[in-house]
Amino acid sequence: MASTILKQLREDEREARKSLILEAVLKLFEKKPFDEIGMRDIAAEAGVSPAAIYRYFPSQDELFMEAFIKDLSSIKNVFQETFKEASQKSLPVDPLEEMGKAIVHHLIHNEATFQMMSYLMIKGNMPSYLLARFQALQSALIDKIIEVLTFAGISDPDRTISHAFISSVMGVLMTFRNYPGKEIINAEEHIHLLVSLIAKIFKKGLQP
Amino acid sequence: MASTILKQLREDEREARKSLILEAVLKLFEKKPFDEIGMRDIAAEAGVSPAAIYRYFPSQDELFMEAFIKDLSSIKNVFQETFKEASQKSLPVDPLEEMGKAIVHHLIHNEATFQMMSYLMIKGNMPSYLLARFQALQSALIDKIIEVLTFAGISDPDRTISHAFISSVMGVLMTFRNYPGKEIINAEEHIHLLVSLIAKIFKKGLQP
DNA sequence: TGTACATCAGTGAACGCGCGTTCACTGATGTAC
DNA sequence: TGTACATCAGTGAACGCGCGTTCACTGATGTAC
Repeated sequence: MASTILKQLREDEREARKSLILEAVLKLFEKKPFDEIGMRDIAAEAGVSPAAIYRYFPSQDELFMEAFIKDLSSIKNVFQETFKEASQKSLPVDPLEEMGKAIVHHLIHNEATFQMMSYLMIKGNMPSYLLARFQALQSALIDKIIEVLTFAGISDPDRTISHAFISSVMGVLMTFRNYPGKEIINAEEHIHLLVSLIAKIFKKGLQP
Repeated sequence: MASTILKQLREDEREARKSLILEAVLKLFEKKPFDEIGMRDIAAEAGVSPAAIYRYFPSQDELFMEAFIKDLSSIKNVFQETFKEASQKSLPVDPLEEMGKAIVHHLIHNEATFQMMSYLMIKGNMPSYLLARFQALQSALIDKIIEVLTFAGISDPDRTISHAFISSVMGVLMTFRNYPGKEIINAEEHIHLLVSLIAKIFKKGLQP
């Protein structure tokens, strides 16, 4: 009996330490592209030695993937809120545009998450254990987006319109996030402008 | 007199050899992502030793950039043709959609060009000598696209609409080129479907 | 026309560096008797 | 309660590998006299 409790406690402790490392990674994710983050950086940020990390994660890839998933999952919550807010206030805002802006905002302010997302989308041959996890995440996101679209009055039985909208938003982000010669603040402004333009075009262009 | 001619000939020969290496890179670009192409691969493909490459290009980065520019410039010609064709046949095709499809087609069938384009767009801090060249290329492309848009009857004094359209197309490409679980042939079909949908939405959504 | 020297393309092997990962070890905490 | 042993977190240093790049050298072609 008592031993199981102790075991549980130790398990919790282990999870807590694991989180500590993940938090360190997420902190670095905010300011650096993921491919410039080394195990030594993470170790320093978390206050442990590089070797210690390997007690909790089998490889850098797995660690990054876990951090990425944790980070990106938080976007889903933002959707949820947007969705509920709009439904309660009986549409004072345009859910399509709000959703686009929510995605954009998050990915503009998290350097590595943005880069990793892009990287995973672009990269062809990926180890399948990573691919599977990314795919699951992507599907979940798309489902959420479809929810919002349906709610916004856009019926889309075969998901084509949803795909078009999502990828347009992603495209704006990827094309102009680091558009040369623009400061990041201007880029953000420009991107928001484009996203709301696209939202408007979609709304109008999809009317019967 | 004669010596200048000889000098010229030698210069030509040098250029020819340089092209040989560039061609080798482009050949590899078709089948592999650029970050999996090493100097040894290029050397093997071109039939020279790795060290020989450095007689013509100062670094791998410069070599890749030059190959990339050469490759991507060929898209511009496709635009030109699309543009002229449409103008001669007095609009049997939709130039907006055709242009989108031309971009998509080229980038689907050139693995490394696609990846490098995406990479350059996404990557933040890039050596400025590379950035400058990419920027020039990007501007030139955007100008061409604006030409087509203007021709298609979309007036766009501040380039916003052009930006929105281009990035939407790029977004579809980036999002679904390697969409997990889809074979590349299906992906291509799906992408073309999305691009023409977007072209339609834009056309309709932009009518006054 | 022949000889000595300069120039340049090209080579195979080696250098060097970054960086993920592993190794041998320490010290603390838990367990058995 | 004390002692011998097991377990596990954590460490600093070293390993090892890939890969861009450089080095010392060879052989061919051009130039001067």
